[in-house]
Amino acid sequence: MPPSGFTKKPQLQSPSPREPSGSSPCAACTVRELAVCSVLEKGELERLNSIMTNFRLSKGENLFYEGDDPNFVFNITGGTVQLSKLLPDGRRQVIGYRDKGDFLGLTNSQTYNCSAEAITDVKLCKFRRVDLESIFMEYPKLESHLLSMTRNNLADTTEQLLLLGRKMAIERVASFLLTLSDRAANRGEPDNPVFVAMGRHSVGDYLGLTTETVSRTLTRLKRRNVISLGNTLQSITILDKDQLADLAGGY
Amino acid sequence: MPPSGFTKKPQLQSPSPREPSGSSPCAACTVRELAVCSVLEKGELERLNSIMTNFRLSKGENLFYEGDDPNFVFNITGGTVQLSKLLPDGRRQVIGYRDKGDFLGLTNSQTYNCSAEAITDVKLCKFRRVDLESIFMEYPKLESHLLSMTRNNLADTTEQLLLLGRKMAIERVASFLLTLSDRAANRGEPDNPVFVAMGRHSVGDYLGLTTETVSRTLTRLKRRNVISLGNTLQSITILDKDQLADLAGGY
DNA sequence: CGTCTGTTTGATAGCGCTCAAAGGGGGTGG
DNA sequence: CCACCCCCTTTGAGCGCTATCAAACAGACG
Repeated sequence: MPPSGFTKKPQLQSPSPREPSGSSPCAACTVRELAVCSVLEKGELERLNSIMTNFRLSKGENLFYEGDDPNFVFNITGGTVQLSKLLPDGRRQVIGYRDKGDFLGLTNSQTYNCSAEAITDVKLCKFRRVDLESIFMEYPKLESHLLSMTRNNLADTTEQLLLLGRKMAIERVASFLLTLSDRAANRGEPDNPVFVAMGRHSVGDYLGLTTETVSRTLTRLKRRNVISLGNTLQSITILDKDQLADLAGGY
Repeated sequence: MPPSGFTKKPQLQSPSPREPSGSSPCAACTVRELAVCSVLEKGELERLNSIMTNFRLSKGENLFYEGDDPNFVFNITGGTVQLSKLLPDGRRQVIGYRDKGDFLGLTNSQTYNCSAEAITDVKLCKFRRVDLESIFMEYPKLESHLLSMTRNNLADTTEQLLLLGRKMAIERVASFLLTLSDRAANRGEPDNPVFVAMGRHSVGDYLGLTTETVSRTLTRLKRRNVISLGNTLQSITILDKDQLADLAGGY
């Protein structure tokens, strides 16, 4: 059963309310199983901890912009970050979304190749890029795990190419809803109703559509009784998952 | 100067006609500087050599199909491979192209997530996946370099998202020609006229367009004197690179 | 020289965009 | 607590870009 256009990550086995045993943030981390640091052991975490700082971002704030010097890299410990690119005339393409456990900001080029914006309140670990790279030298298994995560990102992005290049509007929206639902389940959150953190405009920029087309398409799905729209606009209930999957393109 | 939608790889410094000094294929390899094995030293190459086999593919043959068991991974030493995905009804999206020096076939999932077809005659090194993974354990720098290459692939794919999601047909074709040109230069081959190995249909499936639209768009570019079409159909001369770059989206 | 395949050109239609306006929800100030 | 405002979303009308359908054209090969 191929999932709906996103690659499963290691799943949170339980709510796992890890007690803050030590004073170090890492010791109290609740998302480590999801993150790149899952491969490190106690002492090694201390080392990681020593080069890390924690901070928060409010909904709507930007973490970095396309073109900035890529001096810092990040680990999300809570919330959702939206990555996007711009054309000179302002047309925007949303590249993807990153959730807790995801890693962010490492690039081969001289600048970040996309912008990152918090679409919910977000909690992050922050590293100087050079510091993290030296840690990589010490613990190759970190880089090995990061490679695995990057391959997942690539697989997801590749699936999005198929969506943008070849799917109709209704197929795009159907795929999107299924992906959101699966991602929530993977984080151990309810997968139905689907929580749509981003606005219609962002959804459009993610799916290569306009706000209006997204809205119209959701209405069409509602009239077909495939979904129902909650009263918050951020809540969409999947009524007929099979039909939604058919529409999404055969999965 | 941001390149036209593809990430530069380490460049071939010279034609580098490496003499076949030993009997091992790796010792005679002419593309090692481009490839993941560039980080290995002499003795280590022997180790790599011991788990590798060389073979060739003719133009049009498939290396593997989406859904196959991903038991083998590959290194391209010559020619070009096209990666693509299919929807159940046959709509196709070309994911990208891989050239000599590129690495191919490693995935986290239980199957290859795209199909790979030789669009020229292709020379390859082939590894059993499990063998290569054990080599990775021995030489972490291999995995480190592979991560870097994967990040480049991700950056390129991300750029393609912008193209498919937000660019007009003429912008897509312009971007495509510039990318092809840059890629050829990177391989140490002539960048103008551009050699278009793939047919119009494949170009369409790469750019999210139909064959007809690709053809019409090339004609429009020709009438604007931005390009001229050679007599082989595979040869396109860039007459006005600046205008082409403008059309490609502001670069 | 004929056939086959891939490309170009042409005519038409449709999906999604653009422009425009109405609707709705949340926050703020009275 | 209500009224107003602002922003986001939804709905509507019309158009344009690209797809579709169809035919002419061209190059490769026998």
